[in-house]
Amino acid sequence: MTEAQKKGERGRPRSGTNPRPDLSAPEQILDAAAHLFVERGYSATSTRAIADEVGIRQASLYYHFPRKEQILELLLMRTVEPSMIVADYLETSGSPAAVRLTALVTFDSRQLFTAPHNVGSLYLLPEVRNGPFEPFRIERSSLRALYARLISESVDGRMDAELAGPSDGAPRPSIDYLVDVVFGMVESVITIRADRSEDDATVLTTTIAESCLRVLGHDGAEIRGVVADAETLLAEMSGTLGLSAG
Amino acid sequence: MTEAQKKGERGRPRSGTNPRPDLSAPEQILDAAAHLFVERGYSATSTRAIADEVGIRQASLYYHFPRKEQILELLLMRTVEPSMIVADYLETSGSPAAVRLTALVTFDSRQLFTAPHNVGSLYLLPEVRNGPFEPFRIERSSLRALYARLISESVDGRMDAELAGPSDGAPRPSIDYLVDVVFGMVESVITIRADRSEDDATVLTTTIAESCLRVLGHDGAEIRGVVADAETLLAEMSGTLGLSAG
DNA sequence: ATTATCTATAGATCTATAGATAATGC
DNA sequence: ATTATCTATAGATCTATAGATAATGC
Repeated sequence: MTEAQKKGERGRPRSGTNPRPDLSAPEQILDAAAHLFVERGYSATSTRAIADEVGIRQASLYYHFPRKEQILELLLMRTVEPSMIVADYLETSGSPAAVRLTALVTFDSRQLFTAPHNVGSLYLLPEVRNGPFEPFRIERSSLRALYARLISESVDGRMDAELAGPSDGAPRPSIDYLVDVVFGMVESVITIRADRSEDDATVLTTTIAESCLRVLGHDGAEIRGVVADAETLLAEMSGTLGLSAG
Repeated sequence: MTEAQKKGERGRPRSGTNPRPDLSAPEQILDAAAHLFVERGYSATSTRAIADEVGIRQASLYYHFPRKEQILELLLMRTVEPSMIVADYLETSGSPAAVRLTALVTFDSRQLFTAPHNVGSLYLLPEVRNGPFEPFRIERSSLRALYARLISESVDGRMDAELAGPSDGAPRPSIDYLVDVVFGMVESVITIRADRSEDDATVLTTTIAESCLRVLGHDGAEIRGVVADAETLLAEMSGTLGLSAG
C-alpha cells in the first residue's frame, strides 16, 4: 500500500507539501483565503497568494471553486450562520427581552472575537458592503431587525423620559438610534480585535454586554443579574442546539 | 484673451471636460480617490478609474502624485488632522474630564458622519490597517491615548464598585476595556453611516455622546448637563481655533 | 474511470515611466 | 520657459480556461 493509499488520497499529488492534511482541500482554501482576505483585503489577495498558502498551483483552486468571488461568498455565509441560528432560537425563548438581547450581544461579541482569522472583519470590506453579495447582506439585515425588536422590547416603558421627553427640536428621537449604537458596539469587537488582539475575550464580551444594557437605561444594580441570566440562557441553548459557544 | 486665460489655466488643455473647475487638479484627484477608495476599496480602485472621474488620462495623475499610495496617505492624514487639533485644544482646557471627553466624542462622531465621502471608512481598509501607513497609525494611536486619559479621569472615583468590586476571576478588569468600548462607539459611526446614510447627524451624535457617558457610569440626570457643557466647550473652541464644527 | 492535481497560456488588466504637445507667462 | 496635460508603452501582474498527468478505485 502506497503513502497516498494510507491517507486515502485521490488524484494527482501536490507539487508542494500539504501543511494541513487534516482538512479537505476546499477547507484549506477557505482557511487560507479567510486569513489573506482579512489581512490584505479581497482585491489585494490574488488567487496565487491563496494557492501558495495552501501549497497548490494557482489554477488548481478552480477545481474546487468556480470563481474567486465564491470563496468570499461562502466565508461570509458561514460567518453569519451561527448568529442566525442563535437569533432564531432566542425568538422562541420565554426569557425577558433584556435577557434575550444580552444573550445575543454576548454570543455575537464572543463569536466575533474568537472566530478564526477575525473573519468578522470581512463585513467591513468595501467589496462586500457595495459589491454583489446580496444574500449575505439580507441575512445581516434580518439579524439587525432582530436586534431592533429586542431593543424595542427591552426599552419598552424604560427611558421614556429620554425618548419622549424633552424632544427640543431633535428631528427623530426614535429608538432606531439606540439600535445603531448597540449593533455598532457589537460590531466594534471586530476593530477592537484587529487593534488589540491581546485583549481577553471574556472581559471584553462582558464589558460590551454591560455597556449595551447601560446604554438602554439599565442601572448598575440590575445589570449583573441580566448578564448572568443571559449566560444561563446561552448555556441552555448550547445544550439544546449542540453548538459551541464561540 | 482666450478661454483658458480668462480662467487662469496653465498647461495643455484636458481631453475631457472639467467637472469641478473650482478645485485644483490635486484636489480633484483627492476627491475622486476618496470617493472610489471608500466605495470600492483601495486595491480595487485603479488609477484609471480615478483619472476617469477627474476627466484626465490615467498617466496624468502622476504629474501630481508620485505613487497611488501617496494619494491615500494624504487622505488619511487629512482625515485625522481635525481630531488631533481638537484633542490638543482639549488637553489644555480647564473643563471637567467628563465634559472634555464628551466634547471629543461629539466632535469626532460629527466629523465622521459629515466628512465628505465617509472618508473615516478608510481607517477600516485592510491595506491601511496592515499596510505601510505608519505615520497615520501613530496619529491614531495618540488619539486613542487621549481617549484613554480622559476616560480614566472621567471614571476616577466612579464605577469603583464595578471595576474593583467583585473581580470574581475576571482576568483583567481594567478600564482599558471601557476605552475599547468608547473608542469603538465613536468609530461605529463609520459603519452606521455606511449602512444608514439617511440618519440625522445631530441625533446620532447626541445618542453616541450620551451612550458613552452611560457606559462610564453616569446616570440620566447628569448626562444632559454634561452634553450641554460639552457643546458649549466645542463652540468656544470653534471660536478660538476658527474651525468648522464638522 | 474518476479524482485532484499539474503545466501552459490567453486576454485583460494595472502601475509607472518616457517623451511629445498645447496652452500660458515673460 | 514653464506648466499640465497628452500618447504610447514596458513590464508585471491577475483571473480563468484548456488540456495533460499521476494518483486511486473498481
